Amino acid sequence: MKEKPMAEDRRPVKPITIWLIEDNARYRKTLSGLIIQTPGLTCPGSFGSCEEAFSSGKSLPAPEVILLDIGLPGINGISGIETFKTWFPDVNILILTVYDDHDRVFEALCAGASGYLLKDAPPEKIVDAIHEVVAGGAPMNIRIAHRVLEIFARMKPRKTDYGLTDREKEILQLLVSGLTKQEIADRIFLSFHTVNTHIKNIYSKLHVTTRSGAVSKVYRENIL
Amino acid sequence: MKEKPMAEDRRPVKPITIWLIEDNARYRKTLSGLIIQTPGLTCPGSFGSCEEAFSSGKSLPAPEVILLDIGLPGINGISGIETFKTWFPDVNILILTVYDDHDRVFEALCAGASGYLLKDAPPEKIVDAIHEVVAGGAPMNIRIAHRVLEIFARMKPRKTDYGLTDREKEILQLLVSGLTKQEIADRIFLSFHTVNTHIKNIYSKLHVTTRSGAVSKVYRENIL
DNA sequence: CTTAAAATACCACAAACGTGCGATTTCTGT
DNA sequence: ACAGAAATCGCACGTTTGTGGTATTTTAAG
Repeated sequence: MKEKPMAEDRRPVKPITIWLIEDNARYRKTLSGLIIQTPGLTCPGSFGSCEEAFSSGKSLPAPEVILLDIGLPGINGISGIETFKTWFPDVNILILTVYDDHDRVFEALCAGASGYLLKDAPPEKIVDAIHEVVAGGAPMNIRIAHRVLEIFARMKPRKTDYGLTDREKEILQLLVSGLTKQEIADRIFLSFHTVNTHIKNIYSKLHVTTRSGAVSKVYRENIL
Repeated sequence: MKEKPMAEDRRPVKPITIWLIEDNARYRKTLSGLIIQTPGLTCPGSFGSCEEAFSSGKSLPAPEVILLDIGLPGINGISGIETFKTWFPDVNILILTVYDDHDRVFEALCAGASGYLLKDAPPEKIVDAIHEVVAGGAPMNIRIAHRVLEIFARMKPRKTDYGLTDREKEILQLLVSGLTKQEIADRIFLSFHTVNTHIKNIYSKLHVTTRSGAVSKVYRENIL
């Protein structure tokens, strides 16, 4: 990790390019005003919807940060994130939300948003969040963070040890990838019979009797 | 989500039970001193290692929060989390770390920790973090949060639509669970031949030629 | 009403699979 | 040096799979 200059260090380096997507024209004006008045931030793109951004944004330079409202639009908000991420893989998307819409924000984070901020946050908070996300951070509510972590931890299920040997793991790997016994044998230069034996042992260790059972177990229980 | 009383509301309700696991006796004393001096917090358990906690902790009441050092021990730190989580499924584990050990903290979070705090944090920060985690929060560094989010988002891969019909999805589901064609047929009251046909079509839509290939694709690409 | 898509069903056959049994040859640790 | 685990190879046999067909009935959409 590299040390970044402190926030107080506001030399005229190249400013952070920000796009703003917010359906409420009033609030959009307020925000863009805040951004362009802040040294080190520019806002070349200000749109009322994702579609607008998609069509008008083609000619604009790639943004580093997108402030995106997911309040009303429904389809536009969440799915817009994915589209933006496709266009600009490195863009940092900050979600704008009025209230503490846990579910929506959660979906947004899953879709690739880097963080979020409440619309009624004071100006300096907003500017801070922008700098934070550019610096690699993830501004978000602690409760949402907790929920993310929960699901995150749940996805690392108990790694039961079935006592598979290295060779068995290797062969199981190939099995999982869809190869036949013969193909596996050819791949690792073994006799068909040897592979057969190994798979036999794998099945008994995994307590399965079919390929599909084995493959399922591998994925479900994070074996290998 | 239930509303909790504000932090300012310090009535003599039942205090938060905290366990402390830290190999440095000096720092352990400091911390436990801080905790017992703080109204609303108690520290009935203070141990120098996870093993110690495992053996001595049996007779103690279940903790709500565990402050756990993952600095030196190696095996004890991370794997201890899982053990504690098994013992006390609802316990909140806060990681203690000296420096910004990203990788270790990250592992800890994966293992089920709820957050972490730096050892050199001021006392009020520590107390705050404890209250925060009990209230359902997840005190953690913004950069770690970001990393968690990244991996989190990566786990939701593009859901390609292979144009499977409902029936096909149903059968694929059973296929994935390890049933044979005949078993599937029996399960949903179809002829073996019909199931055969469906699977044939599934394979062609999924561009696979084996069960394992199909099952792998289902898990890898989040089909179904 | 007509047409296409989906679901149902059947057959045959080669290929692949699962499993019983036995066997020899490295490794690895005490 | 020796025991036990792991890895290697072999065979036989019944079961299941994958694939090439064909064909009827429902269902959904125009």
